[in-house]
Amino acid sequence: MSLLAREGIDAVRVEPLAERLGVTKGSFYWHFKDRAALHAAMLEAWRGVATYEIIARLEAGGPSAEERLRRLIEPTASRGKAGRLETAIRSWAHNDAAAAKVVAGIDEERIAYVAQLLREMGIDPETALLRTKILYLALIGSFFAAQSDQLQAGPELWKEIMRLIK
Amino acid sequence: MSLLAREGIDAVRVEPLAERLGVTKGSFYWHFKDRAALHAAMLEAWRGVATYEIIARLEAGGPSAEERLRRLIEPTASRGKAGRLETAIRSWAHNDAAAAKVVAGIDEERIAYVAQLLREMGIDPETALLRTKILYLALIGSFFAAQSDQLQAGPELWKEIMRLIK
DNA sequence: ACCTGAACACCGTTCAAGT
DNA sequence: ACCTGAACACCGTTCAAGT
Repeated sequence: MSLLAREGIDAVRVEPLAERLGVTKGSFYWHFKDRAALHAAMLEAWRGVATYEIIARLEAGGPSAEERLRRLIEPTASRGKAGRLETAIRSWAHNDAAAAKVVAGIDEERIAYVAQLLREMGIDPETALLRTKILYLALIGSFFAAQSDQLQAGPELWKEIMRLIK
Repeated sequence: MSLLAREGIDAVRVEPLAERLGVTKGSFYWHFKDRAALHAAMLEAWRGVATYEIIARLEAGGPSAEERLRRLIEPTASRGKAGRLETAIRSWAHNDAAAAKVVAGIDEERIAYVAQLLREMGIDPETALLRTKILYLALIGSFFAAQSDQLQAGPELWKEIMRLIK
């Protein structure tokens, strides 16, 4: 998984992996049918933690809906270990239907959760869903936008989003 | 370039390319130093059209700033040929510093252009820049978000963004 | 100026054989 | 139950040789 996060799915190869573990590459095929099967297993592993992880981060923000929201958009989101992994998987999803499906599931769960927060803040359901999508799209965008000074998604940016949304 | 758009940079390989062109793979090395040099040339080709292309699309929207803005966020943006190519390059940029640099340059030019549109709409410069970034991040996000019904960035979504921004 | 053909290295995959 | 070793295919790269 750390290899995926650092260098993308195409770097997750059988021979380098085997070498790193001090075994021959032949032994890999005892554990997995082939390289694709390893990739599929990694996808499942990520599915298992991705939703849980982001919701846990929000709930650590305390009981108020607004405070939780602020956690979602902490600018560390795209930089940390989890952020690197998530962008790697989204890049992967762009060329792989199985990965795309898992990402779609995660997106739906997260959006449902965040939309509920907005409803708790007194926004009507329809607008809450639209604004959740805006927020979420900007968040994903910040994962993929250039890490330049120009587009740096700094605190003022997220403050402005919050101001517009609530 | 169409191979890059359809299957990502890792599918842009010497041997399949040579076969497709009906020559031996050895001849490739007359035209390019190596595979990396081909990739670099592709990046330059994209740099040459990316800004021009998006600004041309906007200007086709007529003289009013607001009407131009609407063009930017036409939902076809992420689906068309250019959209596929752009997402492929952003995925690539995630694992490649050279690609990341070109993407950063493109982002800066586009943001400067769109921020100017917002200023023309009477928004003060600082807020215009912030809101341009929000709009732009959401746009990039829509390129990478799951193509599920749930997160479909439909017309109402962009209408809501316009409502919030102007 | 451009291409071929052969060689070598790297890695995915298979499989018979080992412990 | 897990691993090795050898074999083969695919592709990147080099280079001497051809036209």
